[in-house]
Amino acid sequence: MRPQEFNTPVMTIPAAVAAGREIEIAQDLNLPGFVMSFAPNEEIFGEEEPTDFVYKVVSGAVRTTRFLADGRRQIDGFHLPGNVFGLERGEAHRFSAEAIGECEVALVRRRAVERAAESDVAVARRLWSLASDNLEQLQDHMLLLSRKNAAERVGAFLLELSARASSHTVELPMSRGDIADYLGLTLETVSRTFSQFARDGLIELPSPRRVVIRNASALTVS
Amino acid sequence: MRPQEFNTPVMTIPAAVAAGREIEIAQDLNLPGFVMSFAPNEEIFGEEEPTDFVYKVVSGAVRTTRFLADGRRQIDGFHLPGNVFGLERGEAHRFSAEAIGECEVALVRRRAVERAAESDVAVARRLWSLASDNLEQLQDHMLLLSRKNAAERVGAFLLELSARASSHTVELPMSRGDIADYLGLTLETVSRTFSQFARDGLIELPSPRRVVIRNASALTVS
DNA sequence: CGAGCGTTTGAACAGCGTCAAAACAAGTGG
DNA sequence: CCACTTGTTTTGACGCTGTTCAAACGCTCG
Repeated sequence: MRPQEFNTPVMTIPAAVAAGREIEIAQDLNLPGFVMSFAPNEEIFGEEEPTDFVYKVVSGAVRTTRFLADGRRQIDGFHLPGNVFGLERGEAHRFSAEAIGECEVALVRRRAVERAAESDVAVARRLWSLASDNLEQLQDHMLLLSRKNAAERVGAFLLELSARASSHTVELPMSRGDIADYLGLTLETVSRTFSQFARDGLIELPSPRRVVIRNASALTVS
Repeated sequence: MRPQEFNTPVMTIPAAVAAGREIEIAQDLNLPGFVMSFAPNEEIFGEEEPTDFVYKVVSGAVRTTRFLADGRRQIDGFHLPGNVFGLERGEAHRFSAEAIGECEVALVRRRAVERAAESDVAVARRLWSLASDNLEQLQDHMLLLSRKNAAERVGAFLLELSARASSHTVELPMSRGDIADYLGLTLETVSRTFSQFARDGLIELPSPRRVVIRNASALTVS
């Protein structure tokens, strides 16, 4: 969705929500922004598009993805309410972002963020902090992708979501295919691993999109 | 190698080289530091050790690594002369660093870097820049690890080294095992892929540690 | 109740890993 | 200069994990 297209009919922006307001991009960094709604699988921004905005999930869930030329897909990360995404230093996005289900996203102009960082050292350090946190997450994920087997990957994924939700019961907003592209597997392998975990009593699957973790330590590696 | 152990006999610090001097950590950021030499496979810093220093390769090559509990290893990155490594925001290193061959590394106190960033916005933004560049590299590497096959991984690796050396002839400081742990493969698969590339005329292998790239486009994916 | 999508399950296959041995390179001492 | 040692690389044979292809199942929502 390009900024120029904000007023196309497909956009559903409740007037009260879309009105300009302060968005907390980082701790102690509130900047003026606005909120937009997206339908399931709608693109929030595309690869190669200019990095005019920084985004923050208000409700729902977002995935950021990259593709190889032949269509192989990788999901870079899942973004839940409160998470910031799309903050890059280059002029063009290196990945695309899509709404997973119905969701609301807050937008802040990147220029506003950059200006704040230029005048305020504390802000600049917070941005470094943000990038570093992101970096550490990616490092953990790289270890998963390079050296863990299917069961370890799915286990780590469930524990990650459980930690982010601070709950043993996890609601999965994303499909098996999304999970597969996040973990570097196929959707069949993800599904089989879920089933196996359930048979082994490590989890319960009241429904395909709801998981209850019964034995967290058995899902852990390193 | 802990700072406390600087003067142990295993250290070989030529006096002239070890003397305090200015180190360029980032563009427009020179800070006082010193240079140390390391023997092949010697540890420069270990996981969990305090992040007291920031490092920059002067000569030779360095690998940064992470391990799973059972010993599975991942190489996070290879660092060549001019590259900065070990700059983390946390109090403890999240990975270890080892000299690949005989090498020299410049050290700068992390506190000095942090102080510079506190007083100078331009420095703080450079550090963000450094973290962002690092981030983009990792994102590319993640796509490689999650969705590319063995030939594509080895091809990308050779092209990466070729680009960093700005030459079609690449000198490999690291072993097949190191390459494997960087690419998420086994050393046998890496070796087989090298051999296959040579049979197909994509590369020449004058010696195991020297590669001449003959057909770069055939090694590329995406 | 039926259509459509997402999920699960099965069977066959293939790519990469594992295990093992041979080839090779570099250094050491006789 | 050669025999010997040690570590790295290459190659081979085989097996397993995860993929591919296909079909059945089960939600969810008209």
